[in-house]
Amino acid sequence: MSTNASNKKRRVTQADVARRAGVSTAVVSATLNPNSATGVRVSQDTAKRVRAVMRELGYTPNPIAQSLARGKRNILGVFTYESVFPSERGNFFYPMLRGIEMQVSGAGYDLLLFTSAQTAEAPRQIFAGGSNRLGVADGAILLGQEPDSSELERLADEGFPFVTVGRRHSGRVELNWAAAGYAEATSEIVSHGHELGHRRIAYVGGATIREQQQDREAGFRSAMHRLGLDQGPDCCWHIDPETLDAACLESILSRRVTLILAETLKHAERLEDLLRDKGMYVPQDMSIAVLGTPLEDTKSILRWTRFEAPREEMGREAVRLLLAQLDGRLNGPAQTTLPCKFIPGDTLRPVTDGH
Amino acid sequence: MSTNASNKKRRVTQADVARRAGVSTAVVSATLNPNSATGVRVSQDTAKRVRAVMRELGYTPNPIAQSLARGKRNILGVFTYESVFPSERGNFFYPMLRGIEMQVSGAGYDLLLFTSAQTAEAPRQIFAGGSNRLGVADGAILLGQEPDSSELERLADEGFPFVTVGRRHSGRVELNWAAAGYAEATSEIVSHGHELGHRRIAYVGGATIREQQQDREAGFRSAMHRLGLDQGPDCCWHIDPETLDAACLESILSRRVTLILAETLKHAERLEDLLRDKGMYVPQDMSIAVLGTPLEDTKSILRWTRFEAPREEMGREAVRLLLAQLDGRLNGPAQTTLPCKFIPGDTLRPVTDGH
DNA sequence: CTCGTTTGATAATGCGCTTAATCAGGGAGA
DNA sequence: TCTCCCTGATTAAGCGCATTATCAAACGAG
Repeated sequence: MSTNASNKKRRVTQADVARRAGVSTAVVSATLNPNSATGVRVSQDTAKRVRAVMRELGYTPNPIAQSLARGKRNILGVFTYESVFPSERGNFFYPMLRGIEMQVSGAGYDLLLFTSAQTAEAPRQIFAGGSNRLGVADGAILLGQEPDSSELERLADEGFPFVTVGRRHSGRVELNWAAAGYAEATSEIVSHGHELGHRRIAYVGGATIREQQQDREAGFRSAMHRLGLDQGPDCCWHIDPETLDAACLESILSRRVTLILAETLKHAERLEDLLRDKGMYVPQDMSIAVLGTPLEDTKSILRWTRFEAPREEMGREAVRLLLAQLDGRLNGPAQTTLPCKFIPGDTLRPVTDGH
Repeated sequence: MSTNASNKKRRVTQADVARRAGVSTAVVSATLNPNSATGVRVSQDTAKRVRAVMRELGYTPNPIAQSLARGKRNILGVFTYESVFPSERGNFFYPMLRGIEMQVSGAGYDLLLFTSAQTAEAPRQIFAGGSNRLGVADGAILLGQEPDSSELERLADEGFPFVTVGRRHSGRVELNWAAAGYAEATSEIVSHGHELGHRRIAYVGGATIREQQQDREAGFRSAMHRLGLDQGPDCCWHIDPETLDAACLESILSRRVTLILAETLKHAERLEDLLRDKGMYVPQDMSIAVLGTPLEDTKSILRWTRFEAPREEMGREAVRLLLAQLDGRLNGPAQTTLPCKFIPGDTLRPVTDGH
C-alpha cells in the first residue's frame, strides 16, 4: 500500500515523456495542446505513441509551469475583506458566490479564494507585505466593503483586471462594477408611496455615506423632485441607529411626515421603538419602508416593505464583465446596474384621512 | 483617467528593478524574502535602496513564477463533484467551507475552488482531459461523494497530497480523511434506546452502501452485540425510501420492534407514513431515530431524535491534516474521527408497558 | 531534373523567479 | 606576512512548459 503522504519522488515531467517516447519536448507539448496554432506539427502515429507514454508514466502537466509559459492562468480571484464564509453575517455572500460559481463554471476558470493575507491581528489586505497576492489570478472579483479605497486605485494602477460587486467610485481611476440599482429602487418606492397618497416623505440614513447610501439618497431626491414633493434640503437625516433618539424623531415628526424611508432595518426598528413610546404604531400611524436587506439573515425583516438586491445576478454579471475584460472584448470601463426586487411587505399603507 | 482594462504594457519584472538599482536579480529576490536561508546576503543600505526602486517602479512579484521556482504554491485546492455553492441542497457544504477557511486563513494559504472541470453535459472530474487540474494547488480537500472512487486512487498514486472530508476506503491505497464518528454516534443511540427500555431494535438503511452507511451499521451491530441484543443477521433492512412499502414494514413489525434507526430522514418519514396507514403513531406506538442530518436544509428534521455531524470541525480538521502532510510533519496516513452531536428530539421515547 | 511547398520534427529561447555555487575584499588571529 | 573566515555581493543553473525559428525529408508541379 502506498500512501499519498509527502512523496518526494520527482514529478514526471514533459522531458521524461519526451525521452521515453523518443521525441522532443516540443512534440509532447504539441500533442497536449493540439489546437494551439503553433508551428510544431505532430503526425497521428507519433501523437498516439506519445499519449501512450503519458499514460504509462502517469504524466500530468504542471499547471504552474503552463501558466508561466503561457502568461495565462485560468484562475479568477475572489477577494473579500471579511471572511468569505461568515457565520455572524449569515450567508450574505452566499448568493453572490453561487452566482459567481455558476457563471465561471464552464468558462474554463477556477476560483481562487484569497484567505491568506490575513492574520489574527491585521485585517485582510490586497497588498500584504507589498506584494499583490491577487496576481496569481488572471483577474479578480472584489466582494464586500473595503476599509480603504486606495487599495482599489493601486490595483487599477497596476493594470490588474478586476470587478467589484457593488458600485465603487474613484476620482482618479475608472472602476468596473456590477451593482444593484439602489437609486432606481428607492425612487420606485417613493413613487409607490406617492400613489398611496404620501406627500411628506423623510429619508433616514446612517452617518457614514458610501456609494450605496449615496445612490439611495440620490434616488430619493430625484423622485421627490420629479413628483414635485421637494421639501427643501432638510428632509434627509443622517444618523446611525444607535444614536437615533426621541429628539431626532421629534424633528422628523414636526415636518408632518407620513412615510419614512429607513436605510437599514436597524433604522426602521429603532424608529418603530421610538414611535411606540409616543403611542404611535407602524403602519397605522406611520408608514416605513426599508431600503434594502440586512446583511445578516433575520426573520424580522419579513414584515417590512422593502427591496432586495439581486445578489446572485450581481455575482454572475461581475464574472461576465471580468471575462469580457480578459478576452479583450471590452476596452472602456464596464459598469452594470441591475434592478432590485420590490417586496410589498406590510409597513407601507395608504395615507388615512386622519393623518 | 486610466482604465484597468487589458493593459498590455509589460509587467515590471525583477530584472527591471535590479537594473535600475544597479544590483543583480538575486539581490532583489533576497531583499524580497529576507528570512529564506539562502546564500545571498544583502546589506541594510542596499536593501533600502532596492525597496525604494520597487516602490518607484510599482514592482510586484509574479506569484506564478515564484511558485514555479520554489516548487511551492501556497494554494490549497477544494474540490467538489457537485456545485460548491448548491442551491437545492441548501448549504450543506457551507459549514465545512467555513471550517476550512477558518483553519486555512492565517496559515498563509489561499483556497482554490475547482469549478472549471465541468461542462453542461459532463460532470466534474479531477482528471479532465487526462490532466490533473488539482496540480495548481499544493494539496487538496475533497468534499462530497465522488461518483467514481478510482479517481481517488489515481490521485494517491500520483503522490498528490489530499484529504477527504468523510471516511473513504480503498483496498489499494491508504487514504487520508477527517470523518464523522457515525459508528460511535449510532452505537450511542442504541445505548440510549436500551436505557429507555428498548430491546428489539431495527436498522433501516438505503440500498447503496458507502463508507458512511457501513459505519452506521457497524456501530449498530457492535452496540447490539455489546448489549446482548443480538437478533441474528436479519435485523437490518437495506432498501431505498422510495421502494420501502407496507410489506417491508410488516416484516419489520413482525419482529416486534419498538425502535427503528432510520438511516436518513426520508426513511424515517416514509416509515412514519406507512405506520400511520396502520393507525400507529410516532413516538407513541413506535420510536424512530434518524442517523444523521439531511443534506438539504429542512425544518422537518427538527422534531426527530438524531445526531449531527460536526461539519465545521471536519473542515478544520481536514485542513490541519493536509497542512501537516505538506509540512512533512506526517508520514503515515492521517485519519481523524470526530464525534457527532446527539440531538434529543421528540421521536425516541421510553418503551411503554402496552408495547 | 530542379525548385517551391508541405509535412513532421528538433533546438533553443524565454516566462519571472529562487538558489546553489562562486567570488572579491576586508579584518582578525597566528 | 599569510591564512582563515565573514560579509556582501554576482553568476548561472534551473523550475516545467510553450513557442519561435530552423531544418530535413518527401512530394508535386513545371
